[in-house]
Amino acid sequence: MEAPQANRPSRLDRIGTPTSNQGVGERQRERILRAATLVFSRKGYDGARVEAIAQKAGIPKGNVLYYFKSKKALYRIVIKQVLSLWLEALGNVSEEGNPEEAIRQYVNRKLALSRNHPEASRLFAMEVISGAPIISDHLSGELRRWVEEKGRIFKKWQEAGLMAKIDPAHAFFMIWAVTQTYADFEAQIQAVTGVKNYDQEIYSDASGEVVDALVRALGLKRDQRCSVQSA
Amino acid sequence: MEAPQANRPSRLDRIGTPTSNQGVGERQRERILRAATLVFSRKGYDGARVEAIAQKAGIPKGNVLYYFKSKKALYRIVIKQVLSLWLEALGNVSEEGNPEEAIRQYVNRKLALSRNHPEASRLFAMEVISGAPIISDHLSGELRRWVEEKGRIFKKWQEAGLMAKIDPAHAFFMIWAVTQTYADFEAQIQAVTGVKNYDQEIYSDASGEVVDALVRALGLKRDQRCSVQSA
DNA sequence: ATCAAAGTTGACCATTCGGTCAATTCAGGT
DNA sequence: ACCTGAATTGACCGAATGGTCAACTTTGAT
Repeated sequence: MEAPQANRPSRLDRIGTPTSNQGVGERQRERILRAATLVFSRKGYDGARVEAIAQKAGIPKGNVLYYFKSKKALYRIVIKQVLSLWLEALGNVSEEGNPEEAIRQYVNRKLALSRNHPEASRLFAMEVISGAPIISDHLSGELRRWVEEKGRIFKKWQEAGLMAKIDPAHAFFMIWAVTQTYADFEAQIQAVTGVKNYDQEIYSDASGEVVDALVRALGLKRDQRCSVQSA
Repeated sequence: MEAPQANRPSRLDRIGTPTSNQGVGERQRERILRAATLVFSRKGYDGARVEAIAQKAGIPKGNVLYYFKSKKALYRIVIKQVLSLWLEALGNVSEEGNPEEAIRQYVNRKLALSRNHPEASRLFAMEVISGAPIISDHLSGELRRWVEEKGRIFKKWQEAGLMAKIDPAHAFFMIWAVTQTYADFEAQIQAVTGVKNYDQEIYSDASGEVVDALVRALGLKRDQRCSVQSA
């Protein structure tokens, strides 16, 4: 609802102001946001303590509440930041050209997101599992439209016999599920595989075999070209 | 760790006791467990209020703490109950015979679990996302062994050319991810598809198209038989 | 040097929540 | 009728936590 940071002076507000303390606040604000994302993603909203966030940011609790007027406000900002990241990664699914390559790229982009921002992925997951109280509007708005739009591309591919006949929405659910699982269920995957350095080992496996598997799942075929690339 | 309900008199303890109030407690205990599963699955451990659980069970808060010595103890029991459900559903992946049919059955069983016990699925997911503090032993124990065992079956299928060459563990991660997504991310899927009666519409779609897609993903083939069954 | 606004900090307050407890009711056995 | 232990209930307590506040420091402009 409210603008991300409507209640605190931002650097822009301060331009031309007789005096100021520079952009110190901006850096602090970002420190706090990073810390908050981490804590929220592990403990959930209620489990996260402002004190814990402050500690992880290396500042006293009072200072956190100086930059964000309440825990709830902080949470809202964090979750919207995460949501943008998620929506951003939706990217293009390049309109035309090689369907297989397009999806391959898309899946790899989602995998990269899980790898580089696992906390964001987990926090997003928690929100949705809890019923998406904050972001449901975005899901039934932006995201829904995006899926409809890209769904039309899928339909075309399907009619051209380049893709298996799956409801496009479910195709996306499948892709999202698989790619996110490597971030969200890290604890499980770690426990089952017993790998030491999760980040490297798991994701290199995934971006190999799993991407191929998803391509098969969607029955994707190349359009004109024929270069052999996967085993 | 501790036995599920070691600290409260169970019906067994009371057998032969001079007096008793019958199995009233057992029913209450189950009411509470059901209510607790629901609340925990939506709010997480910290977000769940004992009061809320009590209310959903239709009894005063004090009574909940009479049956379970603490919120944490209640949570432990609930989560282990959920874990059994999850492990139970692992089932057999019928040792030999038709690989395709075996996986088809397995996937359908997992889908049914998501459909019939979405709260359980969500609670499990939350636990894992939080780092599986309580069930990690089971994951690296029972579950890991199960995956190793069933993985050997997959290897055989792969050597016989009946299954694509995917690390068996990742094959499972994929199946679990896809089947659980319909319970865990219900809010998202609901928002994107806009369906009214989620339960019926979504799962009938899923058990059709998505099962097929997973079969393709794993490159499963029938062994001897040849009956055409999927479009 | 002085000033003002921004930023920092720890003490403090009010509320909420898990958990305890004593009083009471309920049910079956004798 | 009486007794006994289980079950129920609401009042209550202490700890923890989100949030406020007033005192203090820092920083840049003049």
